Formats: sequence, structure tokens, C-alpha cells
Amino acid sequence: MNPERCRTVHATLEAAYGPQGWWPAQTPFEVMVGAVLTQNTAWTNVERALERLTGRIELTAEAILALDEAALADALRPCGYFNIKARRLRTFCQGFLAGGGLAGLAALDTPGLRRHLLDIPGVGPETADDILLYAFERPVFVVDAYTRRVFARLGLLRGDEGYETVRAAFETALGADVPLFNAYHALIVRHGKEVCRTRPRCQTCCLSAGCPAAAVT
DNA sequence: TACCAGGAGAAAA
DNA sequence: TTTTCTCATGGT
Repeated sequence: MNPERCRTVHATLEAAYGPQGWWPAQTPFEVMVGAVLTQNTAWTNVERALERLTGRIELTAEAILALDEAALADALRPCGYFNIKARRLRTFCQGFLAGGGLAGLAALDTPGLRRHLLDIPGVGPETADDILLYAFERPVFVVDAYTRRVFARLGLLRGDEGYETVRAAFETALGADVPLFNAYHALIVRHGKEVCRTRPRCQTCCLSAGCPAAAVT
């Protein structure tokens, strides 16, 4: 990843869309719950599920674990995959408490915290990195499907690289910069929603004249 | 009607 | 080891 072009893409997206103010949550724990619920799911549906859940219980690991799995799944119904997500959310809460809760996890260094999160069934690389960056403010770049799609179209990625390869490429190009990582990932998602989603199978939208990112090519 | 969404894990090849 | 399948509601 060419560092200069990597920064140019960010500047171009920021100029096009402005600050995104991520993550849309009130507390670090809400970030974590949202990160699990948003797996392969539109955020608007996650919001519905969070509203249903917080309408029934306090949003704490203890309260979630006190709810039986069927009741939890019912609350999560609007965000899809509700049976799987109920199980994953309960498992996550167990891992959260086993790690000493917010304070215990915050005391871990970033590699240790990442390992702990990845050891929790249902937490993959992207979910772990969402949590690291947006809940714990650690300098970890979040890679998602939009990142691959946009940067492949820009010719900055092949598109078939492994998760860790892409993450390392961004972190090397940009240096450890939490506010930048926070803003950049949010802008990529915004761009994906605004442009790529309108033409999901289009391979060239980021190269077209109407695309905000076209200026970097 | 068909496709996709801020993935992850199990099963099959 | 790599690819394919499953999970599921809601918006476009």
C-alpha cells in the first residue's frame, strides 16, 4: 500500500462526506454488542434489535446472561440470524466477564486483548478489531468487505488478500493513529453505502467521474 | 422477484 | 488447505 495514496483516499472521502462520528453507541459495552449484532447485517436492523433489547433489560453482560437464549433471540429478531447471534452474544458476555469486564480487558496490551477477543467463539477478526478500535481506542485498522471492494477498484489492493495482510498494509501505510483509523473505516463504509451499494456488481465505480473517490486515481 | 447488508463457523471438496 | 454452505430479517 502506497502511504501517500492511502492518505489521499482518506482526504478525498473526508472532503466528500465529512466527519462520520463513529461508533454510534453510548458506551464501550454497547459498541461491543453492536459489533456482534452487525455481522453481515445493515446497521438500521441492529438499531431495531438494540431498541428491543434495551426496552427489556439493562444493557450489561450480567443482564444479557440472565436472559434465557430464546428470549434473547426474540429480542434480536430484527437484526437477522437471531438464533446464532443470541448464542454469540451470550458467549461474548461470558468472555467479557471472564476477562475481568471493561477494566480487566482495558488493562491488557493490544495484542493480548486481540487474542482474548479472538478466542471468544463468534468473534472473528473484523468484530475483534471493531471492538479494539471503537470500544478500546486501540490503533487497529478495521478491514471489511467495503475496504476490499473500494481499494481493489482503486487498484490499491488485488482484493483477494487475507484479512491480516490488508490490516497490516493499512497500519504500515498510516502508522498507529486511532482518530485516523476511526474516521477512515467509517468513511469507507459510508462510501460503500453511498456509491458501491447502488451498483454492487460494478467493478469500476470508484474510477468513474461521478465517484467521490475518482479524484485519487 | 432478487439481491444485499459494517461475518463467522461448520461442512464439504 | 481452500471453497461452499448456513444462518434470517428488512430495505431497495
